[in-house]
Amino acid sequence: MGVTKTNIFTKQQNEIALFAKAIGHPARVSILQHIFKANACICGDLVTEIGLAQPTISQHLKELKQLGLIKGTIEGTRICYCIHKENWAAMKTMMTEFLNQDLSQNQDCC
Amino acid sequence: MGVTKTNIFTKQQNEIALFAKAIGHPARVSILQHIFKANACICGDLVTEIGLAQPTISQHLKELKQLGLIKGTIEGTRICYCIHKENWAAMKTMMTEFLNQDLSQNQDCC
DNA sequence: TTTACATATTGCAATATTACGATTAATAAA
DNA sequence: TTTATTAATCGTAATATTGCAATATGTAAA
Repeated sequence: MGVTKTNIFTKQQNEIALFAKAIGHPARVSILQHIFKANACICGDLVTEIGLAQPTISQHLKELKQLGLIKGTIEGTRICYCIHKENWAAMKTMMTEFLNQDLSQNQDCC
Repeated sequence: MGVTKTNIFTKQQNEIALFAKAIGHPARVSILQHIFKANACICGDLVTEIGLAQPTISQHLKELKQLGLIKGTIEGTRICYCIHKENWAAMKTMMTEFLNQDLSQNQDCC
């Protein structure tokens, strides 16, 4: 019915899924890459660089912020976004652990 | 309008997003973990173990298979699923590269 | 062949997501 | 204060996703 049954899964499974979902849209992948590349923080340049409308970018930024992957500070009329390093590192650890589940032990039965 | 504008993003950005989206649901996280853990391949045990209806599990398996992360072979009346090692490794490389974008160079401006 | 079992497919309801125009809010400059 | 600039929020339309009951399909056993 369109609603995920989070209660039947572990906290870890739900967290992995939430982080993955955040990266599960090319606009958010692009936003994160831009912020990483800029070294300094970006603001509404994203709208020009990516080519989506301002409300759309703003909405994607909000999602990333709510998940804690980025943070924003007001700088005059602009807002400066950057990676939330600690949270990014935590997410990376969690995802990497999931991606690195040992394959070598598994017999190829198919 | 509910439809992602894939054309304005790079192939790489779209692929990262597709892989992440596949992991972006706790049921699929759980399915993948079960298949990894089983060492041998599992089939409809997933329905019992996870607690979602059979058509729902079947649908999630289909998505994972279409993306190439798992493969299934017929074994009598059952179907045996296991990880598609090569594709999983390729996905892992792509995701890890994204997750490891260098943070150290970035000044914390926020 | 009939029966039983396992899985896929279909159809549908409920909800979530994506995108954007219009508007609002907040600050800076004139 | 007025105006310009920037970004958030609201409202809404289009589409996607999740979940399951009902059904179909395909194989094995009786």
